[in-house]
Formats: sequence, C-alpha cells, structure tokens
Amino acid sequence: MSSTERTRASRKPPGERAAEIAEAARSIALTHGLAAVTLRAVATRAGVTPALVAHYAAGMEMLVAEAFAAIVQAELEEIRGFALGGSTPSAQLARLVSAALDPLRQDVTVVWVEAWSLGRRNEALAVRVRTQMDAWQQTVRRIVAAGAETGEFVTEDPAGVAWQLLGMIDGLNAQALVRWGTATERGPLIAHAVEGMLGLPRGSLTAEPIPAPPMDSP
Amino acid sequence: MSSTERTRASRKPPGERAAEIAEAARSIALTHGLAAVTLRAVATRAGVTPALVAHYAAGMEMLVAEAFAAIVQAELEEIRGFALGGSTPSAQLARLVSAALDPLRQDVTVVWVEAWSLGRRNEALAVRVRTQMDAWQQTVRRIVAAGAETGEFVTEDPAGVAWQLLGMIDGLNAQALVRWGTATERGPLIAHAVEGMLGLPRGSLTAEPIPAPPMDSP
DNA sequence: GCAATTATTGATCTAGTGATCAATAACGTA
DNA sequence: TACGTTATTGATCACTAGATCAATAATTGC
Repeated sequence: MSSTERTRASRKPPGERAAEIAEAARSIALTHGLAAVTLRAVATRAGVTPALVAHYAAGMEMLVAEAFAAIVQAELEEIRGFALGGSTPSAQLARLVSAALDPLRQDVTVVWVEAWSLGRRNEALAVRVRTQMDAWQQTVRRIVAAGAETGEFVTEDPAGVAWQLLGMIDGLNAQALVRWGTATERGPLIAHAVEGMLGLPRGSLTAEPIPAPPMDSP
Repeated sequence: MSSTERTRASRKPPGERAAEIAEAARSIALTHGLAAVTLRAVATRAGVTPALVAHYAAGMEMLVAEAFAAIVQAELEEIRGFALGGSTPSAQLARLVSAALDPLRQDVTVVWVEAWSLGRRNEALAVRVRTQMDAWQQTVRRIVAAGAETGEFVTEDPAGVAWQLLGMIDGLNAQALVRWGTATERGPLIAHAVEGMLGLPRGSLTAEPIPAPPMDSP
C-alpha cells in the first residue's frame, strides 16, 4: 500500500520542475501512447499533484503537443546522424530506411499514429506534426538531391521522392504496429521500391549491407 | 430551438432499429471520425435516447468496431470491383492504387488512422482492423500473383509485395490527411516504386492511363 | 376490447477528464 | 531569526464518457 502514497514534493526551481513534468509526459507517451498523457497520469509519474502539472503546463493539449515534438525530434536527429554515416547517398538512404523501420522504434511509431489521430482535435499538436514531417522530408530530400546531383539517382523531383519514401516508411511502420505477428522480411522489397523510384538497377540498394546496429551513430 | 427537440421515437421492430443505430454510427464515423462515435452522438443522429442505443449495442466498443468494419469492407469491395475491371494485372494494379489513393476517400482514411490508434485500447476493434487488413492484402496479393504467373511481374513473394504496397498506400493516405496542402503529384512516383517492386521497366505502369473516374465500376 | 409483451424513455450512477483557487509550507533574504 | 515570496497542495467545479433500471407507452395476440 506504500506504493501509491505520495509525500509532499520537494520544492524545486521552476525550470527544473517544468523540465521534470515535460519529461514525465514524454515518458508516458513512449510507454503508453499520447492518449495516456493525462493530467493525473503525468502528475503521478512526476510525483506531484495534478494541480502542479496544470500550473506548469500551458494546458494539456500543449503538454501533449510538446511531448510529441520532443520525442519525434530526438528520433529524427538520431536517425539522421546514423544515416549520414553512410559513404554515398545510396548507403545513406539504405541506413535511414533501415533505422526508420527498426522494430525497436515501435514506441515512436505509436506516438506518430496517435498524433495523426489526435491532431485532428488538438491544433497545437497538428502544427507540430506538420513541422516534424517537414523536418523529416527535408532530411530525406537532401540525401536524394545529393544522389541526383552525382548522377547516382535518377529523379527530377527529390522533394516528391522524399515524401513518397516517408509515406512508405510511415505506412509500413503503422502496419507493423497492428500486424506485429506477421513481420515479413521487408528489407529487399523496400529496397526494390526505392530503386524503382530512383531509377536504380535492381538490387543495387541492397548491395551494401548495413553493418552496425542502428541505435548508436559514431 | 426546435432543432434540438426530440419527440418520442416511433416503435419499430428490433432489427430495423438496430440497423438504424448501426447506420447512425457509420455515418458519424465517416463525417467526424471514429472517436466521435459516442453513445449520445449516435443517439442524437438516430433520433433516439442514449439508453436505447445502449440497449441495442453490445457496448460502445462493439458499435465502434462494427462501424469501422462496415465502412472499410464497403470500400474494399468497391475498389476491388473497380480494379478487377482492368484488362491485365498491371492495369488492375494501377486502377487499385489510383482508387485507393483518391483524395475523395479521405473520410475512410480518417477511419483507418483512428482505428490504428483506438485499436490499442479497443480489442474488438483491433480484431477487425487485422481482419480488414488481411482482406485487403488478399485482394492485392491475388492480382500480384496473377501477374507473376503470366510473367508480367517479377517477384517470388506476392504476399510480401502486397503488404508492401498496402503499407505504401496507407502511409501516403495518412500523409495526405495531415499535409493536404502539399498534394504533390504522386502518380508517377508511386508507379515507379511499384515498378521497382515488380521488376517492371520504368514507365510501364503509367503507360496505360486510367480513363474512368474510380467511383463507379461497370 | 383487453391483457401480455416489449420497445422506449428519464433519471441516475460511476468514472475520468481538464481546470481553478484559496490555503499551506518551504525557501531566500534582510 | 523573522519576513516576504512563491512552489505546492487539497478541495472542488464543470464537463463528458458509458452504463443501468424501473417506469412508461406502444404494439401484438387472443
């Protein structure tokens, strides 16, 4: 019975407390989804009173929106770092796709899917969803554009290719979320699809195997 | 003020009333999303009392789950009918993709996205999501397999290709939901991606233009 | 026509949400 | 040490959700 007890929270400087609350929101979003980021849940996880959460957050919609942004931005930076470790645009793209589809990131996928849903009723969240999608697209587009410049890729529309590739990644991740049982080997198929988009010869994208685990980028 | 008034609902045979309530749920799901399918909302739309909805429905989770299933199944049958009007597997695939990505179907896309989300907390819904995904996959797989048999497609894994293509469609639709502003011309890109997946020469899928509006299948 | 059946309702309950605010208690400073 | 500032809380409000049930009213069968 001691597990649900709560002693009075130690007084902390506002910045620190605010950071803790934001972190609690992020943590809940990753473990139980954005829909679970509720006033009382965040308060419990942060070890404070619901009133205090309400005091620091500019409304729960904001708190949810910022938890989403923080989680997704961190993921993008991590994956981008890993992808740019590739020696050629092809290798970079392969690394990016591989990392983005890593089943270990299911928690982030849940956040994305719920954001699409909740964003229809939470405008602050919707804005951040669009922002983060743009950021992702920009990352992919740069790689594609670089490959097009060297003649490695054949496309006149790097922006379009980037959107298409991202859509593919999102869709396959969402699919894996529901059908985790049927984890088909998706690697070569995706590679073939990307090859088609970029005018590459069949098999050229899978030629360079991905050696390192995608979690840490050197 | 007369608009919110409600006269006593005329007594109807149970089957008919149950159908009306189910239809109300479907209608709300299509216009405002699955999350808006609430006891009171359905009651209002059906012109009855919340208690009556509760009386006929086996819980709101069930009502939502069945609204989802009905909507998505109808869409699949419609699109399948249209797709099978194509003369070759390539044409069929092109028709299917084109119809599935039709922006006119945004309402159904919303239902799909919300189902992925709500399915995590509504098991009855989750089951139906998996069922409907399987049904879609089967439809696509058959077309791909037919093409592989005639040598028109080059793949040893029609099932995998089907999943991949569906993931692409879902992802792009979800994307369009959020970024309706940037409706890039996605046609050729998708075609190229599919060509890559199926070992087709570049441009072969776009060769046959889609003439008819994808709504009605002859 | 009358009684039995049952579709429909109004009232109400519990649970969970976000939010507010006066009161409390811990801290920094004079 | 005493005081002013302010981080923190408990109590509470308004709202929405799903669900239950005795009471009502319409239909059916005799």
